[in-house]
This record gives sequence, C-alpha cells and structure tokens, in this order.
Amino acid sequence: MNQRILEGLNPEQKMAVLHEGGPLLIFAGAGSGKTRVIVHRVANLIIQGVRPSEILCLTFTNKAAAEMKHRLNIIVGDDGSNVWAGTFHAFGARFLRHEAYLIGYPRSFVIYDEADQRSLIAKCIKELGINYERGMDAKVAWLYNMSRDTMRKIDDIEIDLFFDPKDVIARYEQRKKEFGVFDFGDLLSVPCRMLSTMPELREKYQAIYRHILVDEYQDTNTAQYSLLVQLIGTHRNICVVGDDDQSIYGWRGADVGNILRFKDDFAGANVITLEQNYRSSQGILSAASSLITNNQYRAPKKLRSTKGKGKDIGIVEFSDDEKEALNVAYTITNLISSGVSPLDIGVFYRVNALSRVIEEAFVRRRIPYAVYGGMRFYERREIKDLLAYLRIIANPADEEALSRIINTPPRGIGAKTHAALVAFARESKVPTMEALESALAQNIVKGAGRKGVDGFISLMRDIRSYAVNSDIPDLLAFIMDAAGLAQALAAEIDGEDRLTNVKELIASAAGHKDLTRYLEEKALMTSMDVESGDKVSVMTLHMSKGLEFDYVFILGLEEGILPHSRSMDTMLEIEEERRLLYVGITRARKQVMLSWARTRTLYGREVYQIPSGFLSEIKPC
DNA sequence: GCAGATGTACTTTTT
DNA sequence: GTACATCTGC
Repeated sequence: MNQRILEGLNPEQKMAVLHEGGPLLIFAGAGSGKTRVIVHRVANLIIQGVRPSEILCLTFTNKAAAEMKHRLNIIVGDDGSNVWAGTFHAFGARFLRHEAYLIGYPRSFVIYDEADQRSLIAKCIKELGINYERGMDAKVAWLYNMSRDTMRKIDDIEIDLFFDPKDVIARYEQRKKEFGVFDFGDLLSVPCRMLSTMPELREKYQAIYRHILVDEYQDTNTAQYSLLVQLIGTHRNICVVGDDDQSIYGWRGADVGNILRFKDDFAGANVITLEQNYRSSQGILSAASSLITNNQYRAPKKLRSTKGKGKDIGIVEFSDDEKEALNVAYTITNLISSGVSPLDIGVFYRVNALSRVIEEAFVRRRIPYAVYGGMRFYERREIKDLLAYLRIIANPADEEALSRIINTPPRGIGAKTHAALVAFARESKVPTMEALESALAQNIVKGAGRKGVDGFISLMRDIRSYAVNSDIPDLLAFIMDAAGLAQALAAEIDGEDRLTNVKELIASAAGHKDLTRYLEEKALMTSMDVESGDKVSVMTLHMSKGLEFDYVFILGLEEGILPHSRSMDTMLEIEEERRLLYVGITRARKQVMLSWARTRTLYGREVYQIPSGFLSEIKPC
C-alpha cells in the first residue's frame, strides 16, 4: 500500500506527501500535480493511522471538492468517504447547522445569495428614509462583505456614499436574524466569530479535526485565514497548497499575503516548492515565466517542463475585432479538420463583453462551442421564484422569499398591499406569512387585494400539505402547477427556455427528500458543470483557472482590456492583471495564440486600441 | 396593479 | 448593444 502511495511521484511531491505533522506550505506551480499531492497526502495520513473523520479538506469550488473525494475513493476506498472535503462555505453551513442555535438561530435557517442580500439591503435603506438610488444596495453590500471578508472596520474601507452605511448595516443584520437567514459572508464570518469567542466550542472542533488541508490557499481571505487559525489550535497540523502566481481574486477580498506570509504566520513551517510542470511545453512555460517575473510581489520559483520545447507562443495583431474573431475561428476550423477535438481547445478573454464577436464568428464557421459563465443557473428568475416557494415552506420567517412570490405570478397583491401586510405583521410581531389570515380577519386588506391574499393563503396551505408526503421533485412539479407558474411561463416570450430550465431543476432534484438540506445544496451551488459535448470552451480568464487545453486562444490583449482600465491604478492591481494572463497561458498544453486588434467595438462604440504592455514582456524562448 | 417606455451604466464572480 | 431598474399612463 505504502508503495502505491508514492508511485510515480517526483522527490518534492514525495516529500509533500510524507511530511509528518506541523504546518506545511506547498507552493504548487501551474500543472505541477497539486491535486495529486493533496489526495496522496490524505491517503498517506489514513494509512499512518489517522482516522478519516479527523481530516478536513477545504476547497473553493464544489468541483474541486468532488474531484478530491473521487480520487481519494479510488486510492483508499470507503475510508475516503469519511474524510470531510468541501468548500469553505459548505463547511461554514454545516458548522452553523449544528451550532447556530447557540446564537439564537433556528436549525432550519436558509442561505441568502447576493441577489437576496442586495434586495434586503435596498429595503433597509428605504426604511431608514435615505433617498434610495439604484446601485446603492450593491455598494453597501460590497462594503459590508468586504469588511467581513477582510476583517476590517466599515470606516476603514474607502467608498463614496453620502450617508452613513453603518445604520443600514445594523438594520440589515437585525433583519437577517429576525428572518432566520445567513448570507454567504456569514457562512465564514459567523463560525469564525463563534469559535473565537466560545472556548468550549473551539476545543470541540479542534478535537474533531486533527489534520486540515487547504487547496488554492492563495485565494483565502482574512476571515478564512482566521477560521483556520481557530481550527488548528495546538496540533497545528495544517497543510496548505497554492500558487501566489495564480492569485486572481484579490478584488473579492482574497489576500495573496496569506500564502506569502505563511512561514511567518506559522512558526516552524516547512515549505516545499513543486516546480516540475507536467502540462505545458517548455516554449509555453518560458513565455509564461518571462511574463510573471515582472511581478514584484511573489515568491521566486521557476517551472520546468517535462516536455519538449514545442511551438513558440504566437502574438498576432489584427486591424479590428471582427477580423481577430474570424481568424481565431479559421485557425480552430483547421485544427478540428486536422483531427483535434474541440474539447481540447479553449478561448479566453478578460471581459464577457468580448464573447459576442467570437460567438458570431463561431456561428458563421459552424464551430461547436459552449460559453461558460454568464447567467448562473440558480440565479435565473424562474428557478429563484420556484425555490422561493420551497424556502417559505422551510422557513416562513424568510420575508425576502415571501416578497418574491406573494405576487408571482401576478395575483393582485401589489406593492401597496404587500407593504400593508408587512406593517401589520411587524406590529403583531409574527412573520408576514403567518399574519395573513388575521390580516384578512381584521380587514387590513381591502378591495382587489383580498381575493389575491385569500387565494395565496389557500395555495400555501395546499403546498404545505402536499409537502408532507412527497419528495422534492413531486413537490416542485406540484408548485409549478398549483401556483400557476407553469401557465405564466408558458405565456411569456422566452417561456419555453424557462420551462426547460425548470424541468432540468426538477429532474436534478431526484432523490431529495429533506427540504432544508436540498435548499442548502442549491444555495451553495453554481453551474460550472453541466455543459458537455464535443465543443470548444469559451470563457473569461477567471473561469479558466484550474482547467487545461491543448490549444489556447486569448483575445483582446489591449490596454484597457487586459490590463483592465479599472485595474490600472495600483501596482497590486496591475500585478493581478498580469497573473490573469499568466493563468490563461499556463492552461495550454501545446500551443498558445495571443491576439489584439487596433480597433474594437465596445459597448456599441468603435474605439482605437493599443497593444497590452504585457505583450512586450513576453519573450519567446 | 400592470405593461410598455425610457433612461443609464457597463470587470472579473470559486460561494 | 443590452440589461435592468425606474417611470408613466391606462
């Protein structure tokens, strides 16, 4: 068994797998077999006698967690299933499911996504009599999230607002508690705060998890760092894996400093650097390396290829964006006809606005493609509406969910009626959902609204009684029908697509019975997956991280686009932009083409472009 | 209360 | 060029 664990690993990888206890930092450059090292390390711990349930693996995406579990199961079999592997947020949700009662939250709390959060913040702003302007909710949300992610005071974060956001935030926090909801940020910051203020709780968790592994450590923010510090306690068995050169989420509060400071933060830490790259040709690595060495704020390292020199990286200039897109399409057509699978081709850009030209070119050349990102599945209106019905069943105090569905589809309960109901409920100190009947009895609602409210009450009663003896897919189908959602969608212009999405949701709910668990899973999910088939992958540079392709095309290498005009103010921002390009280039196994256009149509306006300064930093080997 | 008209702003988005 | 949010008239 021990033999198999180390089979095919290079000396550094072996060291990383075998390193005993205490803090360990593994600098894992692009394509250096990072996941393999983590999985083998966990397997080795188990073989050495560590109980699987004592191991905690934290990742940033569900996909990475699933991959880890899958590969672990292959090596150690069933034992692997007892290792807890998941995202930071999923861990926080699980923690709160068990412990949030300590701070007065129900076990059945629901999780708000960014849209729910913004919507509730907007209401708080209006309630406080502040003159609401659009975009304000997003600003306050950004400020609030940033302050928790980076553990800084509100006043220490720069933002242009003409009112004091602290009142709004205080009210927002109060509402969350009343409603029994947590937002994404809470899933990190609340466990963090609980662990730091409750010693018995901290000791309990330190005793449960004796070994903690963290993937993509360069993307951790201060709250996540602090959570880790609480969790590892005195055993200090923490192993983090990451690559400072691939830190591209600084704008969301991630702090590259965490990985660069690891040695100072955890005294006696061992550091292993994986520089052997198993993915790209030497030509690609040399180009990527010549680019990234222009960054000041990084740990020195140099990737070595296991492969030959390969073709040089290509830099191509075009007169306009349409020619650029058509040429990429033409090149891809040739690749495909020479036998390359579309699956092995990736096309990246800095901003989603560039996807249009390339899509048009692909349609003209009849190239099969899939655009990743954009509107996420669970953010679609029809999906959110349907799930809001479930949310209100699971947690009647969720006023945000009620706002969403009380008049969806339209049943005559407009803003006025809804506001009257909320006011009445607030006076009676019960959730609006539970105050509906007495509101009718006391003639709070007059005229047309009465019938609507009456219908809504009996609808919810029907749904609730149906929910008792049915699984989630049946329940969802029942709601679609009983609430008239299906009918309303069918009458819409793009209703067909929306109905298809709902069908997809219902199909994917198969096997689910527990409402709260189902909702939690949906709240923590994105749609990175689903898309399949033999297609060229088209996406932003951010989304390309963690993927690899034989052939990579990166478009729009122009000043203002990459680096982006809104990220050119500080050295730190520029360096992150440079890393973005580095990430894109290192996705490629065989060949990279970088291109720029002298003119480009952006937001319906034709603009002159100059080539990105990054291009002149790239030295062909 | 609702549907269509008008205005405005426009990175990236693991959860 | 478009999406989304707010405004306006029925």
